[in-house]
Amino acid sequence: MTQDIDIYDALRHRLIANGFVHGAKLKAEHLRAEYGCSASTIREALFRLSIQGLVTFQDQRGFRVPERSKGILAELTHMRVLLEGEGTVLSIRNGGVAWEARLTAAHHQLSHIERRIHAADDTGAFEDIWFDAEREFHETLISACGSVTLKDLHANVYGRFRQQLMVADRSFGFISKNIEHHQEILAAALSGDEALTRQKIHDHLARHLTGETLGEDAKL
Amino acid sequence: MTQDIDIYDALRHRLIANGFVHGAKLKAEHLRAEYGCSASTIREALFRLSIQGLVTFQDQRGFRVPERSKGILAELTHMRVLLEGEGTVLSIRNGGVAWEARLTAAHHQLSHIERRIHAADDTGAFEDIWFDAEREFHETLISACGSVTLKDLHANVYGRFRQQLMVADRSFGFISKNIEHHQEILAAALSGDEALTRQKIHDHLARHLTGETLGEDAKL
DNA sequence: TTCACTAAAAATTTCGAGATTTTTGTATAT
DNA sequence: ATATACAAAAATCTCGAAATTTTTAGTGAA
Repeated sequence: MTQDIDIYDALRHRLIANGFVHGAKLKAEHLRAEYGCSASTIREALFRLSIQGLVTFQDQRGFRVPERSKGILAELTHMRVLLEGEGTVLSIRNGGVAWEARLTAAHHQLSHIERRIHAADDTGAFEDIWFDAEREFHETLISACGSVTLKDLHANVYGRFRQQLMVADRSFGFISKNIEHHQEILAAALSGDEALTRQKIHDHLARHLTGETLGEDAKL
Repeated sequence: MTQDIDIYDALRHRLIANGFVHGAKLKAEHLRAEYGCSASTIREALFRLSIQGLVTFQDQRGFRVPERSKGILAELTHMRVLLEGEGTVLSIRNGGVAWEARLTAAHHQLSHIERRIHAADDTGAFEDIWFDAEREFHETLISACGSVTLKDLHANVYGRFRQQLMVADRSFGFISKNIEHHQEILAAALSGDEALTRQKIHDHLARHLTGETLGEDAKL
């Protein structure tokens, strides 16, 4: 296994887990020491991450951690509603029983975790597995849409959306409503009601749609 | 000016102008000789192009020119309909007179070129300026949507769409219909009729939607 | 033939040093 | 004080060689 894969994954995880200051420059020469490799290798990893949209690149001025703001989160949410709505509707039409089975399974897994979180005192340990299960559910929604392009765009948007989530959002205060939301999305999708499914996906994400252009971090 | 910018632009133009075999590997060591620089510089340029989606990158197996197929073109068209429809509707709501003026100007420019092409015998010389004018018109449509994210996604999709166009599509046999289409999109947008605008954008792009992979696109 | 294994070739990736560009800091003039 | 110009520092980008990995070609066994 290449060392670069490790560095790519390490940087990726840190970027999504908000282990960098938002808007900060990512200087290859500095990160080099921290990760024990050459600056070029860091540079490579950063290019790959910028393909995923997790870092931004500008000619002659290097890489940066994307800014975080309510406005950006709202924009990404808007794109999620658009892409997940479209992808799910197409999955309803093309997915057949196999897709319904996969979706039901993904929901079962997610709802199991969400109920455990709902009952737990310390939610910190669930963070990673919940994120994975939630991602799996939403990816399964669009998995039978028949468009690689749509799925790729969604993966990009979803990753950046995740990156924008505030720490406050990770305390699972919303989990009770989320259990309902996911249940309703599943039911709507299985019923074949396209308009209702779009609506439920929108409602699920709606709390992120109320963005001003500037967030809590007042940057420069 | 850096040499890399030249190489980036050169490769970009060649990729969009279909100067490579689709699906072919892009080997830095080979392109190096052709462009008179080191393999690393080529590699850099290819990473930047993969951010734009104009080349694909896979770990440990380098870069490739995206495959070309009716199915991929249909998928990209579908995304254009979705993103341009949404962006234009938002522009109608938020753009105001300034946006209407910019859109009218962009359309005037485009329609001037299209009428010249329609009248001309040799259309080859118009290719580049038409592509630029058409891009400008469609970017102006969504320019007042208020979402950087939407515009970035659209730029990515639009570039790949352009890359997918067959040479046959460049003989401007469609130009007569296109003049009408653009006129109708403009009129619908200026009238403020959101549903009609979406419809006209869809109709304009519909001839690319007949791929084998994807069925009818999902309607709101 | 077909499959598995190995060796050689070719391609990708890493590396650090040097070249270029941007950024920062300081002095000077308005 | 604000702005401009210049020099120093720091960062980005380029390069070619070396290390690693993948791909190709060839050999032998079932």
